[in-house]
Amino acid sequence: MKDNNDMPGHLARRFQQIAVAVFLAEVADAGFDLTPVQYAALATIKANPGLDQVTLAGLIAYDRTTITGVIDRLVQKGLAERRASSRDRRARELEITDEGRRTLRKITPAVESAQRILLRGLSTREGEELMRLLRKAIAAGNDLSRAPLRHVQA
Amino acid sequence: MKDNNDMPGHLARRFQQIAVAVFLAEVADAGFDLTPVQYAALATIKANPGLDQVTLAGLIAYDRTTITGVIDRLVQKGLAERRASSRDRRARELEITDEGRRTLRKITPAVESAQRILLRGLSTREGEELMRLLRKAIAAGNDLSRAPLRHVQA
DNA sequence: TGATATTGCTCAGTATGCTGACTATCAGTA
DNA sequence: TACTGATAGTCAGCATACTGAGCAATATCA
Repeated sequence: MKDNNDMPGHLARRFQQIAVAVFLAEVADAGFDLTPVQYAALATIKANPGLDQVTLAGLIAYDRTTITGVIDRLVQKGLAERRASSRDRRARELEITDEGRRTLRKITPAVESAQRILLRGLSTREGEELMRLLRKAIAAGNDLSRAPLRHVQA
Repeated sequence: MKDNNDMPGHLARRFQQIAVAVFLAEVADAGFDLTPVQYAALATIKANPGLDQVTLAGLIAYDRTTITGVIDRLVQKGLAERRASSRDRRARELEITDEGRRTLRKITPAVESAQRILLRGLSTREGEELMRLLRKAIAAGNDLSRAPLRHVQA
């Protein structure tokens, strides 16, 4: 019987569990109420104004059925807007609001702090090596999940 | 603006996302319907017969409020039993059933296969290094989540 | 012993994340 | 143009995870 600590799947779950807890704690300390998922979506909308939901999902590897609820909550908090697209009536164009921009700017230190805390047990070199190995393993397994990362082409 | 790929938190989320997808696919291929969480709980019950829910939660770092539902489903599938403890009437003693033992035995190859697939982009040495770094980062952050890992003392 | 604190478990509520199904729309082609 | 297939988004349903509250039972200590 293998120990849990020898199972990469178990380690993945634990690491992610701690990452979310650290993120929420740091952001709450800064006086905000935003989840890691909401943050990533908002930051990606800011960097790609007017993008549609499927493109957003591809950029951050979310399932398209999950995005719906995430955007709902960003809109409800007044951080983003969802508009019907003029070119494609199926699609919704997403925009960040001024309030969303302000929020992003203000919580950036907390987000960066969370990333540091997550790696606090490792040296700088080890932290970089961990990220390199994670990126490599993720790239090899990208297509194994229903929500793979998709780059925008052209 | 940092790229997502430079954020350990994002990498943690992606890695876990792929880990769950691979696990479910391998187990389904083997003809079973068991989640990673249910598997870990069942294996831990088998290794520690008669343990209570809080102890189980501590051994696999689940939140105690999450365990309730997980055990519900294991019991409903006939893989585990929940009995009132005689020593402490608040506690429930957990036992694996024969059916649970059979299931565990039969899906072990699928579970091991899933772990290999998860690391298939890495060399053996890299896979071991990734697990070492994850264990180290997790150990340093263990107490930052509501559901830390707890070892049984004595 | 009696008051207090702690512990084991459950529940309601919220937020991911997925499967599968469905509608509306668009694109390509016969 | 009519048909076919693909695409964007939503929804219902299920399974983690968590917060916070509450109940029952146990432990502790004045």
